[in-house]
This record gives sequence, structure tokens and C-alpha cells, in this order.
Amino acid sequence: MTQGVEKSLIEQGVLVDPQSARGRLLTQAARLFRQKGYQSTTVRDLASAVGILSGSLFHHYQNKEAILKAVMVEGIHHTMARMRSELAEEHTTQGRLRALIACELDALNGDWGDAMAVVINEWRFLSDGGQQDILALREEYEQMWLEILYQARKERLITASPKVLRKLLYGAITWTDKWFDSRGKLSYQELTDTILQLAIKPASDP
Amino acid sequence: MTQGVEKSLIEQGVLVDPQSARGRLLTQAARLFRQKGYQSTTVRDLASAVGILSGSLFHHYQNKEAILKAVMVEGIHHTMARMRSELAEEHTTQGRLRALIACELDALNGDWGDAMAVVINEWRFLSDGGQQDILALREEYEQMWLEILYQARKERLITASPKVLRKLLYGAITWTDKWFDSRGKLSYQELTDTILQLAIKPASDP
DNA sequence: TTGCAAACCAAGCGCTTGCTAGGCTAGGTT
DNA sequence: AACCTAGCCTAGCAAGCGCTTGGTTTGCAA
Repeated sequence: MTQGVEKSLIEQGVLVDPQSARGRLLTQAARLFRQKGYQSTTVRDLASAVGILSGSLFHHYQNKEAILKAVMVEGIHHTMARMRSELAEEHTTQGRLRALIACELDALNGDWGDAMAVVINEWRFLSDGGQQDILALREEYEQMWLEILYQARKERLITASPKVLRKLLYGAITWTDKWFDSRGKLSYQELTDTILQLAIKPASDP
Repeated sequence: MTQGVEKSLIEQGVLVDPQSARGRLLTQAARLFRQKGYQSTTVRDLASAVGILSGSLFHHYQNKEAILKAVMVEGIHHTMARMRSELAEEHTTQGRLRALIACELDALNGDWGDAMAVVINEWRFLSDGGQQDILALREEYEQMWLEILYQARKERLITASPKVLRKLLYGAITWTDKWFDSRGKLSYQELTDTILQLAIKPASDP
């Protein structure tokens, strides 16, 4: 299902084909930006990672920042598409909340982890204009969270303010990319459940 | 009380007197490193912030990284001293846990927020040796958290694994420095309580 | 008054950085 | 056969970077 989402996005022209020269560049850029940071990654690093010389990068992208922005836009588009598709299969508020948590965890620790880590950590290196463009995409994304959290509040599933809770969860989840290893003892599902239990009250026994 | 902690640390030589040239430099460095990031802050920025020329910095510190490290060491020392002093006044596990949360929130959003934000966000720019030195300090700090969380688990105050819970709380709390404004609607106490409620089960009514 | 160390300045070196200009080549179109 | 364009290379520029060196000023102690 995830594969299907990805493929249709490529055909729509939203994502760049990862097989193409541009696509390979973005993949490598995401990896390097995450690993070394945007500023510590030189255009020479980027170029040699895809087997070309530094000057040739600027045939594909206007400047270094445009590469950063492209990585971010791809990551967000992919994550949102993924999230919509998973939400469509959940019909309880708790299930939908769990799906959000699982998606955000996977966005950071799965195949698209590099790109999403860059979205979060290299944000400040975009120019003002670039930040606004990305912000517009992210607000749409945050809206999905808030809608479900407001619903959860109505159903007394959560007690905290949705806006505050969202920010706390955001911090907790995004930080996992610094410590969580999906091949370790703690499974992906256990972590999802632990975070879900932070957010909601335990089910009141009859 | 906080003032007292600070003063005695200065007299012990653990902290640099903030009035001195070195101290003013560290204060400004923390501010700039937080605001612009370590790499984007040039030695010329640092120098002009304290009213000297760039070359004169190296009379006080061997190189730029030494300034970063000094900012971090000061921040951690201060935060730990503060934490110990507050923990000494709490005698219930829940009270102690709340104190930890409050201290960590205040460390990031109060007077020493700049230095602590640098500890968290500019970590990677230390050399390997520098990272290990700071790590040794931080492990001591984390131990204080873990001891109390293990105790809370014994008392069935929390259900999650202490280690995992600590990391989730760490992410949630440190992220507050990106959004929390202590002059806003949400008070410092409310935020502390909200986070505490995430960690612990609600008190079971009799 | 002299001596001395801490603090700072003036000038610039060596290096890396993002980016540019102009030319070459292979593959497809007309 | 002539042309075009996407993709890459070669060579290097201008700017900014951390840091060094040698000299000057300042404040305090003897």
C-alpha cells in the first residue's frame, strides 16, 4: 500500500523518480544533511556522493538551498500522503490517534527518515521565503493532528489542551530519531503504544 | 535560593563571574549560538558582541570550540546544582518528579536557557573529545532522573519503562524551547503539571 | 616610578566555501 | 545531415572563515 502511494505520487510529478539523476541527488542530500548537517555538507560532498563534480549540481538546482528545500518538500508530501491513506482505514478516534503516532514515528525512523529529520533539524537554514513555503505545507499537516486531538478531547480520551499536547507529543516523537533503533529490543509497536498511553487516560474499567 | 546557588558556584570557581570579560563573552556566546547556531556565529560576531576585535578572543579561549564547550559546561553545572538543591526540599516521589520537570523546563526557558539550548542543539559541533567530556557530565545528570523514575515505577506511579519514558520526556521538554513563551497564556506551572500528568497515572479515586 | 602581566589591537595569511562561465559530448528530433 | 538540449566537466573567482603574529595599552603591585 505504501509502495502504491509512492508510485502514484511520482506519476503525478509530486515526487521525483528516485532512479533519475535528480532523485539520486535528493536521496544522497537527505542522507548527508541528516548525518552531517546542512552547513557541514559542502556542494562538493553532495556532488561526489552522486559521482559528479560540484559545478554540475547547479545544472539541476539553482543553488544549495534549493536542494535543501526540495528534500523537505518531498519528505512532507510523502508523509502526508502516507498519513491520509492510513487514517482512511481507521474509524475510531483512538485508532486514528494511534495511526498518527505510528506514521510520525515511521516517517522519522523508516525509509523517509532522512528527509523528515532534515525537515525538523535543518529548518533554520532556509531563507525566509523558503521557510514560509515549507510552513504552509506543515500547517496542513498539523491540522490533521489537531482535528483528531480535538475530537479526542470531546470524547474525554485526553484531558490536556490539544494544542499543548500536540507540541509535547511532537517533541517526544521527533526526538526518537536520536535514540530509537528499530532493530533494538524495543519494538516499533511497543514504542507507539507507550506514546499513546502518555497521551490518553487508561480505559476506565467498568 | 537560586541566587545563592549561583554565587557559591562562582566562589568555588565552577562558574565564571558573569561580570568579568570572560563571563560576558560566555553570556553573549550562549545567546548567539542559540539564536544563529554555532556554525553561523563567526568569531567576529562573538567579538563584536562584547566590544572587542576577533583576534582578541583567542586570548581568552584557545579556539572557537573551546568557547562552545565552556558555554555547555557552565550550563550543565548550573542546572545540576539547581536541581540538587530543589530535590533536597521534596520528599515524595511525585514531588521529586515534578521538581525534575520544573527544573528542566526552567533550565531551558529561564535565565540559563541560552546555555542549555546550546547543550542540546549544538552538541554535534564538538570534537569527539569534547563530546565525551560533556557526555560524562550529562550522564550524571541523567542518573538523577533515572533514579527517581525507577522509584516511581516501584510505587506504580508510572507504568512505562523508566528509560523509555525519560527519553520521551526529554524530547517533549527540550522541544518547549521552540514554542513555549513564559509570558504567554500558558503558565509555567500549568505546563509543568501537564507534563507530569503525561508521565503518571491519574490518582486513583477511593 | 618602574615592572609586569592581562587584555586588546592591527594586519593579514591560508584555506574552504558556494557558485560561475564557457566548452564538450551523447542521444534524440527534424 | 543538421540541429538541439540535457548533462557534465574544467578552471577558477570572490568572499568569508578561523586563527596567528607582533605590537600596544591598561591596571595593579612593588
